[in-house]
Amino acid sequence: MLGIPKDTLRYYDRIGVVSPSRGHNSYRKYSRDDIVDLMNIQIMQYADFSLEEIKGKFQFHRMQSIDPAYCEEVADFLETKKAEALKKIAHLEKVSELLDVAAKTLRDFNHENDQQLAVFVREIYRDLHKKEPEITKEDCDGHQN
Amino acid sequence: MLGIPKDTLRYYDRIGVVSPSRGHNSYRKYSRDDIVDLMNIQIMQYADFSLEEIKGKFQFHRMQSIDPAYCEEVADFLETKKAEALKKIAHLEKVSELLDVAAKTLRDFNHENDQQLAVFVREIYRDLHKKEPEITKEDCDGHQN
DNA sequence: ATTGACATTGGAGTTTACTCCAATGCTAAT
DNA sequence: ATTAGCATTGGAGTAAACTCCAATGTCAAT
Repeated sequence: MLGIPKDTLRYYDRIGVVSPSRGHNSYRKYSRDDIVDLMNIQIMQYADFSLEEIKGKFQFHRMQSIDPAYCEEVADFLETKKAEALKKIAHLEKVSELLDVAAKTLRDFNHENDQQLAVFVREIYRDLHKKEPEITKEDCDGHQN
Repeated sequence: MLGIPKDTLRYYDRIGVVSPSRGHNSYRKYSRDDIVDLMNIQIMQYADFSLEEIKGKFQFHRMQSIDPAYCEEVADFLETKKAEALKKIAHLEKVSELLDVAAKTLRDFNHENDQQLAVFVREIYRDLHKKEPEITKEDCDGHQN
């Protein structure tokens, strides 16, 4: 119905994410609430939440009164997640540009492309180490032979 | 020097990504070329390449003549990768908006926020199943009890 | 010669979200 | 009553990129 494979449903039951009731036989019976939970899980997975996070921050349903403090907490969490998403976007945008320039350089090599590529690579190294690695000839020669 | 842990270097050696020469004792000796390889790996990992991909598409160094056909091939590969990056960006942008609206709705619940959230969720469902899941009351009741 | 601090190896463990398996149990139809 | 076709379970396997371990080897300094 939701396109979730049976083994996955059993797995969710095992780890306590969605544990449906059982019938007189021991078959799982998914209630309407269980199904809503599963749909919420699909949405949260789309939003890059791990099952751990989903299990943790997801005691809303089956909670009769809404605690404003809890709402705040979850809202904060969501905003942290959003900040992460924005950081990933920034990263991917650099990657996309890098790949673009690299492909151009491969297709027709010229000084301009090559220079641009070098600039990107240096920028990435800054990202990577949070400062230029300062690789001097000495560093290499020290371990040369 | 590059901030790569020793166990990782040994792992790279094992899987044949960067296999340095050995000294008279059996210690690994990283040549200047090896270090350049490692730097390229860092860049490619930044660009979301798997080690498999790195191992495969990375016979440039130690290749005396540049084969234009091979360049084309690699350039195509890079562009495929770029397209993937752009798709991921589009996804993350939706996620970011979703999280934003969800946080807003949690902080102060009102009809406008709620509606907007519902719209997003439906959109995501379309993405997820490539069509509306069409969950009718019957579907639920069929398995109810 | 002994110590300390490195190096080597094969092999096992980590993480996440499944995915598959074999042995067994239940149900409905012939 | 037998069979097909589901369900159940515990447990193992998968992917990727490490990460850690114990047993042993090597090296420089005391």
